[in-house]
Amino acid sequence: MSVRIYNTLTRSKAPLVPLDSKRVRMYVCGMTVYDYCHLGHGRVMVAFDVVTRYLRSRGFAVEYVRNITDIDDKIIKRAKENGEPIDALTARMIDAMHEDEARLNVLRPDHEPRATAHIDDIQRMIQTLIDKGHAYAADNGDVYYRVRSFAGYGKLNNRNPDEMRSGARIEVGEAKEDPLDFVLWKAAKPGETRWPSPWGDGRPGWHIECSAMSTCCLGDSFDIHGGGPDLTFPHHENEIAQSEAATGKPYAKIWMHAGALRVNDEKMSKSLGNFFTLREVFEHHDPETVRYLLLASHYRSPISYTADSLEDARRSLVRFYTALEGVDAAVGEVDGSFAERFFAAMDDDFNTALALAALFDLVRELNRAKGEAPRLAPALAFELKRLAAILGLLERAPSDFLRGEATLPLPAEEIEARIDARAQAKRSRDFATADRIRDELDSLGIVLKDGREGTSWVFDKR
RNA sequence: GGCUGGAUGGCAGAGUGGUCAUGCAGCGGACUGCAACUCCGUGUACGCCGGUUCGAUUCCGACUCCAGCCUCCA
Repeated sequence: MSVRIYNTLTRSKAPLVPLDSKRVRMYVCGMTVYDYCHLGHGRVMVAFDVVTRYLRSRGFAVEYVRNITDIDDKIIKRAKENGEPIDALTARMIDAMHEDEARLNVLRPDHEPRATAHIDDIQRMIQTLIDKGHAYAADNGDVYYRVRSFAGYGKLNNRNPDEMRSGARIEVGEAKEDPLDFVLWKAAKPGETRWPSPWGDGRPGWHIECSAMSTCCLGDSFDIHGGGPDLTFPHHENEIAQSEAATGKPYAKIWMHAGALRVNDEKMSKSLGNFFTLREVFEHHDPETVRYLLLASHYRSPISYTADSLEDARRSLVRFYTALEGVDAAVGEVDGSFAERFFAAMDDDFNTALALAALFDLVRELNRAKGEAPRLAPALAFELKRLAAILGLLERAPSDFLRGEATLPLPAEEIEARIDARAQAKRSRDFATADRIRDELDSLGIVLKDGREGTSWVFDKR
């Protein structure tokens, strides 16, 4: 069995065969750091986090690079609005991003190159493109990429430059030879952050930074290039044009794109203003619930974000953690069919939804064992945790998810005291009192569960 | 207009040419003092119309509707 991945470039799935034996080099377009990350960013972070974790679990040595765009028009604009230096704004947003991804249990990429730290590499690539006739410096100080000079332009999006002209929505820049050309180097306006260059003071265009940073971190050719759904055109198309024209070699072998996150059937995006930042969502929902929600659908299909979908996700995790509670996971003999199904699902283009279905069946088996064959339970719990960890799930103590984090309406000791009082009442067969206590706690969101070894509780807000 | 992709049971969401997705919710049963948790059982679901086939939700074609990209956006 091999890992099969859907490639946007070929519109089909193919087995992953790394260019360099078991080493997988992956580049993902990261954030432009002028604002907090929203759920859509979270989706991309989680999707490629799972790709990384899974491939590592399958024995690949993954080298994961995700860039940070720390200079661009929006950053300049926002910094000006805030009246703060660009460095301060980007530093703040990068810290926030790292905080957000940590809460989502996303592992940090191996490298996070920043555009401003790679100006030399960017300029070098631009110069190469000019030397090879793929780019030209215009009178206004901008440098443009000559789109028609690259025969393969449009191959990622199945588009042909001649038809794009009639598409009409292309911005015509005065200085461009052709409306399709895009900027590699932007001349600085008075007062703007600038770097000196052979073509005049300015800053890099957006597309060129990814070409330069991916190449310098991973080489001219590498295995996987990923990003959000809205980057296929023009960003990724332009990256291919730049890199392949500059190096003369094939750029990324596999292109992976996450699906859109929607709100009310519209894409969640900053330009539509309908986005939820991760930190806003975390105020009301456990981050693991958000991660679960993202993994409950296939990474390429659209997800509609609603309050109900998060509630669904939460309940699913309650089921998982409830099963794990009270069992000391330990290695042991287990029915291998669960892992088999899990890996088969993940091998098929990271089908996390199907993989989770196998885990739910494992949960049922575990719950059954807890009642009927307690000696089998620790191994089943271990297996569940082992597989879930590949998805970055169920890595906490069950009590932490079921009773922690959220602000409890009562101190835990008080809850325990009331449970004791109820036990007392039950022993004296005063069920009226016992039920009253239970109902009171229930109205506060504390749900009691009577088990063989006493009463436990779960905080179930709502 | 061009290019992608999608339409699955009450909701979410996988998948398959002919026995099961899975989760939540519902219903019946077991457990329980009653519940909750858990377990067992339970659903004539595959947009519409044709075609291929012994058989299609699954393959092919048309149609309708929806979304994404074509402009900064993950």
